[in-house]
Amino acid sequence: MNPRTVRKTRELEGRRGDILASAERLFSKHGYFKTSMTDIAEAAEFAIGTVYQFFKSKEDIYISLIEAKMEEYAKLVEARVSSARTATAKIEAVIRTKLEYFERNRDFFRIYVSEWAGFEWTVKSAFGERCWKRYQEQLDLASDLIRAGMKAGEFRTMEPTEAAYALHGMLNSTIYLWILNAKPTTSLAAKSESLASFFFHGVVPASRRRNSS
Amino acid sequence: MNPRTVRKTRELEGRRGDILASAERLFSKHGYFKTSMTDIAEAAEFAIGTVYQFFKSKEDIYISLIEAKMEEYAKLVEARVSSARTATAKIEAVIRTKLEYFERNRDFFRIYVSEWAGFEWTVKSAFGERCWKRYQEQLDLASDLIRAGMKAGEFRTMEPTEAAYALHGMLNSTIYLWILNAKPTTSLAAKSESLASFFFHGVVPASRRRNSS
DNA sequence: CCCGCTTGTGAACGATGATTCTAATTCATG
DNA sequence: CATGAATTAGAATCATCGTTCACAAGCGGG
Repeated sequence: MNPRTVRKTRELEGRRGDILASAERLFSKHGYFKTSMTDIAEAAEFAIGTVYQFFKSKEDIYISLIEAKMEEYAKLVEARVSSARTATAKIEAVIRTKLEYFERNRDFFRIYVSEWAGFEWTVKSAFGERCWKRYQEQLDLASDLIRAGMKAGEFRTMEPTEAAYALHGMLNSTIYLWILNAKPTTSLAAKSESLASFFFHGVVPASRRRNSS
Repeated sequence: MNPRTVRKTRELEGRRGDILASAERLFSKHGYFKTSMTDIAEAAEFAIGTVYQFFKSKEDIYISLIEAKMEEYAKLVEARVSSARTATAKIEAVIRTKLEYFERNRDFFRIYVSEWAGFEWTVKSAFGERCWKRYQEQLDLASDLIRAGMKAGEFRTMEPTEAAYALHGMLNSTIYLWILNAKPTTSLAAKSESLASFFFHGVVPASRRRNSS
């Protein structure tokens, strides 16, 4: 009876995962409000009632989805960052990891970024509490790294929070551009170096450095 | 009769403007889908029917709103940019203008950025055609400036499109941060110089420049 | 003071879509 | 097989909201 139960559980988890996967695709394509429970149920090849067996509401699906992905992403970043030594290397790890992760999770990026922009409906309701915090953690991580880099003399003096926002904004835009153009030929992660170099040195060539404000 | 008609027309324009203003506030606070026509009508102190006298649909309000603001913004940027000489100065103008404009139009920023994030949904349909184009124009303007700067030797060689996206992403993030923190004490436009300098020179101090990739 | 035209009103309509509920089905167990 | 518990199904429910429409009020000219 125990092994049976185990298999049952695994199957249920699987169904739950299927629903989440379908929802991810749909939310990504049409957005939260234009995706109906019927759509999700159909995509997952279940009846509506069944979907409600696994999630108590549409919002619950949405939140579970983001929660899971954010968790996964945060874990990944943390691992990569902690295995780098200098502040510079850690920032490079943040950049590379973000690009790699969203290269593999385009659908999620659309949800992620529209959540970011989504003052929309987000920052309120149960969602904001946990998930907004998680997003904030990413920003804080970057701020801390930049602050550390400043202390170590690797970076010049500046407002770490602002630099962190600028960094993530820049990455988001780049990912966005890449997804829009949707050329499967070029890899997104391949842009890591050029972005890191932009973040570290800007657009002005070294030879000109003294001339500008 | 003519002066009468004129006054009448002005009054109508005024009412139209009132509705747009109310809608802007509401869309900004709750998002497109969570704002109902009833809400808009109430906020503007009209009956629903009256609102439909001025706009043929909810979407029409939304589009008119964005269209008008984008137009205004584009005009402003164009004027400022064309009165600057060097590529560097033109980019500085883009930065300063964007910060100033959104400092004065916070509500619109929320709509603007959630439109940006809404890849194709939010409202889609007629919107995309005109307004997405307008957004794209801003990106193209920046790309062109960067390309010109490269040719003039002011900037180092890089992909202009990517740099343009990075620039705007960085600005969006910064504006976002400023709006969130909502401290009316500090001016957003005041960050222009520091952002420009970040865009031009990055975070690494000049003395260290040779050490990094 | 009245007629007719423009503008304002909000109840009523119709569509959509989240959620619920009960009947059908599956499936382990005796 | 028979039984009953667990699971699936999808029609029915209920609420919301965009839009329309028949009517009322305001107003200018006769």
